[in-house]
Amino acid sequence: MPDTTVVKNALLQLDRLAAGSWHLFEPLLQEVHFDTGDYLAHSGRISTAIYFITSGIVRVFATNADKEVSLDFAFAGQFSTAYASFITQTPSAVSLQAITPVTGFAFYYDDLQALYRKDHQVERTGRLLAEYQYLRKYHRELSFLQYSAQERYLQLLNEHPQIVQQIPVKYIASYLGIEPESLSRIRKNLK
Amino acid sequence: MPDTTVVKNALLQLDRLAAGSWHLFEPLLQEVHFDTGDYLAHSGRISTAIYFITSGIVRVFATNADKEVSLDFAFAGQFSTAYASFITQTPSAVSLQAITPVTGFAFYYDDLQALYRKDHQVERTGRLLAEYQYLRKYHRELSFLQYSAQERYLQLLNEHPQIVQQIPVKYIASYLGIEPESLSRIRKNLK
DNA sequence: CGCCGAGTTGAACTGAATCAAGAAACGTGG
DNA sequence: CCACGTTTCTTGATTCAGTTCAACTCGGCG
Repeated sequence: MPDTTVVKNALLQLDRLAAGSWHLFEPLLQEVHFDTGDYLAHSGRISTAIYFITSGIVRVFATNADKEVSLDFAFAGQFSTAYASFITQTPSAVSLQAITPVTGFAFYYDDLQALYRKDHQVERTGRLLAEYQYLRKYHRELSFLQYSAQERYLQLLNEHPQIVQQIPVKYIASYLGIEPESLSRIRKNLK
Repeated sequence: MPDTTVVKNALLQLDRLAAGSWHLFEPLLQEVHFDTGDYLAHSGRISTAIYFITSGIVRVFATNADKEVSLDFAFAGQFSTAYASFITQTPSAVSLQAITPVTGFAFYYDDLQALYRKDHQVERTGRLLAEYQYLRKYHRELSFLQYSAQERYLQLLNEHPQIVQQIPVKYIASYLGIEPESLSRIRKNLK
């Protein structure tokens, strides 16, 4: 039996009252494993799972013509999903890919919806998760509107050092909305 | 007694099941009015209300050093709030300002939280509202990462024509992440 | 050992910012 | 309803941050 404690702790961090409904939630978790390069979600398809990562790194990205942009990264202890597709049940604009071997737990749309209906506390946890996802995007919006590329990089270094330390430069660059060459020059400038 | 039907319809659009809990929700609504230039929320202060706009236009913006950037606009029939501050109950990075005379309804943090606890269906509506707010920010993120200033303007023209038609150029420019001069040239180019 | 993708560096170019000035629109008071 | 001052929008000239294209280095892996 896999150890789901880490998932429980993550939910409690969203809402300490989540403990009361954990017994409903836990049986729905499916242990998953992905090799480097595997896709957890595909653009153009409807995403039916939210993943909780227990080891490895996942990248969320969108492809447009010949360009690819990174929107997010998930590490051990975090949730990762094509959230827009998951909540709307429409085809996703983004893909999720394991950039290292990844282990985690999946829970699925239909299960979660049933639980939302059944249990007020789970619904509450779902609301808090949605609010949390909102906050992440809101901070990014402020960052793009207010700061230069170099300032955004410094902010990233400060607030998400694990991204800078563990993710290839080309992905960090597109996450910041710039080209790898520009990020290389920014880093050189700061030394 | 003010006509709150428009608020009810907006909630039903989020979730048609919301009708069942409308009787809990309605008594909490407070009719509000703001003159042009009035603030509905101040940066640095904790935001305690969500507004539903019944007439007029609200602008959401952040000030940084001497620059001011617009994050959002709300028209009649829409909700408007310093959402990040509202859900975290921490000081807001953004302000809300009426850019025309505004009428609407307010409902307050404590009332809403009490209702979340009391009623599963309201909790559900709160989740759907949070998911909707997420989707708005996500689309904006994709827009910034994938498109040039001109493309973002064309997208705005296409998806939110009322913004282009009714909002001063200087605010639209900062919403797109560019200077008014640049937007002026983009528009000239397109003629 | 040689290949290959990732990262860096250089040079030329470009989209957007900045600074400055003029034109148009707007509100206010006479 | 017009005249005035103020703000907003536009246009032009210049500068600058970031892109593009190309060449070179480095480290991992067959």
